[in-house]
Amino acid sequence: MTEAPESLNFIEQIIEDDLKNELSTEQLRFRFPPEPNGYLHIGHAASICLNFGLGQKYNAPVNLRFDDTNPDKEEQEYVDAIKNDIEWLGFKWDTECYSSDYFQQLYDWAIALIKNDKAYADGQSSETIAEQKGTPTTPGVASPHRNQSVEENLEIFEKMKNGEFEAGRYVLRAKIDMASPNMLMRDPLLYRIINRAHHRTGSDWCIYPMYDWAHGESDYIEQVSHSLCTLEFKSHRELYDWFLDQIIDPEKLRPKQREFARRNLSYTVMSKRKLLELVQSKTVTDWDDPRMPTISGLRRRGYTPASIRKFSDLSGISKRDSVTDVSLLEFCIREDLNKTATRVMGVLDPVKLIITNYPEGKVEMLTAENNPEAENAGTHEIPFSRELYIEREDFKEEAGNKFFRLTIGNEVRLKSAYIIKGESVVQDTAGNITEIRCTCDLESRSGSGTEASTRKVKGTLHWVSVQHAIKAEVREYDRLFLDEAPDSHEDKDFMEFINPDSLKIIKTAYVEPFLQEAKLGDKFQFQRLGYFTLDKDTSADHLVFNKTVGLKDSWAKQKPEPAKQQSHPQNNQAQGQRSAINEIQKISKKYTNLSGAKLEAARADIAKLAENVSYEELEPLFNTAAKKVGTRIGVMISLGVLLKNGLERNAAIDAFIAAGLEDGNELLVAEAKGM
RNA sequence: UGCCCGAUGGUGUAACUGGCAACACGUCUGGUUUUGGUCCAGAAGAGUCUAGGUUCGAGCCCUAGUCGGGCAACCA
Repeated sequence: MTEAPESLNFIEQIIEDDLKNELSTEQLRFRFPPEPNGYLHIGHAASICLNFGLGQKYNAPVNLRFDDTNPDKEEQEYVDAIKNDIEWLGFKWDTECYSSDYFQQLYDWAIALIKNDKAYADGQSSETIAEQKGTPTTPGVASPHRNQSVEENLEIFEKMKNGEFEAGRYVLRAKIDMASPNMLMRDPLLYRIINRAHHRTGSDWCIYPMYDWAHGESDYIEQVSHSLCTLEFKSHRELYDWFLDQIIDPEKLRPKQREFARRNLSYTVMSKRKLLELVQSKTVTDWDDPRMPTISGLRRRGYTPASIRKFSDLSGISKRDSVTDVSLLEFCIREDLNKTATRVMGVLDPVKLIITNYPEGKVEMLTAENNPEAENAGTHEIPFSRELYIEREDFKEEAGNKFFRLTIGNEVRLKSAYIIKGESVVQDTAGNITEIRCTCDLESRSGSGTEASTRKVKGTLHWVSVQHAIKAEVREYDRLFLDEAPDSHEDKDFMEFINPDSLKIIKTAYVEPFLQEAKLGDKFQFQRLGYFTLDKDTSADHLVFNKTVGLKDSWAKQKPEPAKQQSHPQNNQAQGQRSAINEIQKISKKYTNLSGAKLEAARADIAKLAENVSYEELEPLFNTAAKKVGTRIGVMISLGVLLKNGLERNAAIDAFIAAGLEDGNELLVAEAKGM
């Protein structure tokens, strides 16, 4: 099983390397360190799956540590939500920790720093301190407090802790290097005064440690071996290490910070600030709005933990910024739900269908498979009668033979029921179809085993019986933004790209009676439509379904009508309008792989295309690298055509031909000789 | 202007650490199918940002450049 050389991501590489050197497997420990100031989103899922996945892979503990050092922003509500989301994703943490648990230890270490003349209290305003920091290209200047005596620093810090100052009066700073090229090393803040109750420590403290001071030391206290964070913390690593140097006991494990790229998803935003803006501006209903990329939003939308884990797995881990296409997420949820969701029928845009030769008043209970993908999923019954609802879109009076659905005079199958044939329509005064009349082949009932029942017909429709149907509300969602990367535009605010049609509410859809029993969290496939889940807004007499994702629909692509925004319009265009010179380059690339007739054909194609190429287009390609022989040959052939058509020789041309004659490739030499 | 990252098909990642650029999604074609789904078979699409260099051999190593990202919160 371990036969195939499994490929490791760069984090796993680092761990493997450490394991080969000084570290033992037992020492491995990870942590997921959220700040409880917002809800978790799909980007966090990457970090969660990475850390907890590593824990599972190496059988190592993973702590859940709340980075709660700023009582201005953090709340218990978020702590609870975060824990809930992680558990829902299917992960178990070893110890639930809080940075605030270490406030005393952090304070004691700060005292030690002061005593070692490595920290000082600064009484300047935040503006002054910022000014003194300098800029990335100019060094900072020292604070006048930088060389205060240890005693004075100790005294001020003591008073800070005792609440003798108003907020902002003093800060404690590390004494490092005001000229460092790394701005973070220019005497960073360790503590600030915040007169506000903390969600866990209450009013015990009025000084709170900054992230950099708290984070690495918390890792050290917990003996975390690998502290993994996102790339924007890369430059914090130097400070992380400096702080560790000040307090480390060489007998103990030294945590290592490593950084990976955060994950972006197309057509959405991922920062907590922006998600909060969506909530506060009422663009969405709440953090768990099914359009939100939050874990809670995805859950409500109908995503499963397995699908999100799979998505993280497939997305991989790296150090370059990227935007993963939502289509991958959608693939993951379809794949999971296809195997597990119960098949049912529901009609979202109903039109009445009357089966004229089916007895009035008769009701048959038909049998429907719960899931053709799962052997033992069983069946359930569906009532069938003379009057049904079908999808308005599934009928056209007349259509071409690419239309597999119901038309006048054509036969289709009603899923799990009979084969019917369209006969006529009833219209209202405005010409809208109010009723479709059809006849049914009474011998063709599904599963009856008759010859008629196994007849092949081109299409199959879903339906519900009018008198048995249950009304339900259905909510369909589309991407929240119209732009692939809404927050990547310098000149435009992400809110400008909001998709006005991201929510479509269908007040009265009709679903089969089986769904009366649906429970919160149940997953269904409404056949031919997509995957749906019951929403929490459901009440006893009012079912509400969220559409998780539609089925893949290759029919929708056939229809020219929906001018839906294409994912990569500019690229498609570029490919569509490939110029002759580009075409030549493309053919040339693989020229040296060809032989015989294919080679001849390629040469002829290039020569033909060259008729439409100007010298101005061709000349830059004379510089093509020697190793790209194919391209040079293509250029040589094209040049031959241009010369034949009367192009005058010049120095650049002569040099290119001469270089061709010198080349090691026979084909190129032959072309050059022919000049 | 300084420092630090990064660059491989449309997208996201691989390439056993210098040896025929692979996988997944997406796209297209055909087959199966009582879901225009699933499943099956196949195809197209990348000389690995550019230019040099080292090497028998470079996506990988070296040099220079280009482009993209990050860094000057009493946020994390």
